[in-house]
Amino acid sequence: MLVQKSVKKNVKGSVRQANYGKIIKAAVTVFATKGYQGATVQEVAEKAGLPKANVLYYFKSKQGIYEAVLSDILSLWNSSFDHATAQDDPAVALSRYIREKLEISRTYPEASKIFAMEMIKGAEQLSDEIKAGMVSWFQSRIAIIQQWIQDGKMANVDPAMLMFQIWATTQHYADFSAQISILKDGKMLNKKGFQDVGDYLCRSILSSCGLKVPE
Amino acid sequence: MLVQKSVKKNVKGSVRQANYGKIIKAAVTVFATKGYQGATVQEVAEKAGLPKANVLYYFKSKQGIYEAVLSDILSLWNSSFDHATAQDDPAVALSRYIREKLEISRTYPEASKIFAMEMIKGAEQLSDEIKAGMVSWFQSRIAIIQQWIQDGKMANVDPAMLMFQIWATTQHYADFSAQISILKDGKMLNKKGFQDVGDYLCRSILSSCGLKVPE
DNA sequence: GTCTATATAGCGATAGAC
DNA sequence: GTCTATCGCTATATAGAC
Repeated sequence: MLVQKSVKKNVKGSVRQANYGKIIKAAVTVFATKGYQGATVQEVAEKAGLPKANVLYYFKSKQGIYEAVLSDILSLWNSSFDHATAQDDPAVALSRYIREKLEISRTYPEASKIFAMEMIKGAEQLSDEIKAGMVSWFQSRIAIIQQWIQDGKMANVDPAMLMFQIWATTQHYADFSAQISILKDGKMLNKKGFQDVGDYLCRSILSSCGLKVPE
Repeated sequence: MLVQKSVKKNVKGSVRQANYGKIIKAAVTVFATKGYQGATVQEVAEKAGLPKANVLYYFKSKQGIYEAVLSDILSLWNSSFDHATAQDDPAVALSRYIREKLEISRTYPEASKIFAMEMIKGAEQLSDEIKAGMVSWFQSRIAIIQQWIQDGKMANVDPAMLMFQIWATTQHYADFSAQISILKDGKMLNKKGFQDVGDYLCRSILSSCGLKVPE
């Protein structure tokens, strides 16, 4: 969990840090289950164990809390695929990425949900800085996949469609967990269930790239 | 667009029907872009071209409008897969279903978004009746896929994972259109773009089922 | 059936005592 | 730095004139 640094170097610095953390953690849960408009500062405060006014003392507005939550989430989403290169084996790099994305869906489903809702509503509260970061990351990953294709390491698939396919299928297990639970008679997917999904998705996605799942 | 029947058989029935339709249509747009809590009856009324009080005269509460929108959406989501049987060719049935789901994402992205948000937030506003309908539909489709597998018509893949994969990948193009637009430099996917996605997804999903895309 | 005017409640945000 | 009390606003919902 990313915790913003205190500007003042007083003895209460640790209190500030702890409160920041508590507020962010509470806010993630509330925003994920209620959405931005449905969330209330009061509920965040209760979950964090602080009076509402204190929450608005640390973050001066509800919008401020939300923005802090969004950047906190981003810090969780680093993956091995960030450092993939054209020299890597696409089968290894892609299957690792699929499994990592799925693991994030399992361990931080709320983060995935908040981002999903932000996108669904049109990403209007997403800062230009974050958007620019997404674009440059995406373009560099696309370039690597294109190089793999040129080098004959994998089949000629549209790299953007491949990325969207990976995101859609892995995030689905976080975002639509309620639907999965309904359809599976209330049973949530456990760790073993996610392992099976990972095996399935790797086989499926890699096979359409003309690749075999490593080992 | 499903339009609820007037209970009274008066001469104004057509006015009532027209207003119902206008309100639902407006509400779909507002709920999709703002979420349930973010939507206001005022905005729905403005989009529908009616005074706010009239909207609350037809539907007695905001919740009532929302429920009407949800059931209206469901009526849009009938597909050829509803009537697929164990006698059908899985390659034909699945590829048709994928293309239909994708076409719905293209033509009714707002409906997909409203449902996605409802699921993300935990489906707490979804009626038990709707949930039960989803479960029975799902189980019957799973049974058909299992029969196809038993009959050796397709590879042994988990039918539930296959369904989730189809939903995730097709709905992604509606729900995450803002993200796609950001990453593709503001360019929205046109009809041709969706055609390409359909080709890609059919190839990919069918190949992991050991099937070939028909003709 | 339709619309204006309003009751009521809950929100984000702040002022000011401690 | 912390908390109580409250302001000002906006939302849903309704009462009642037409």
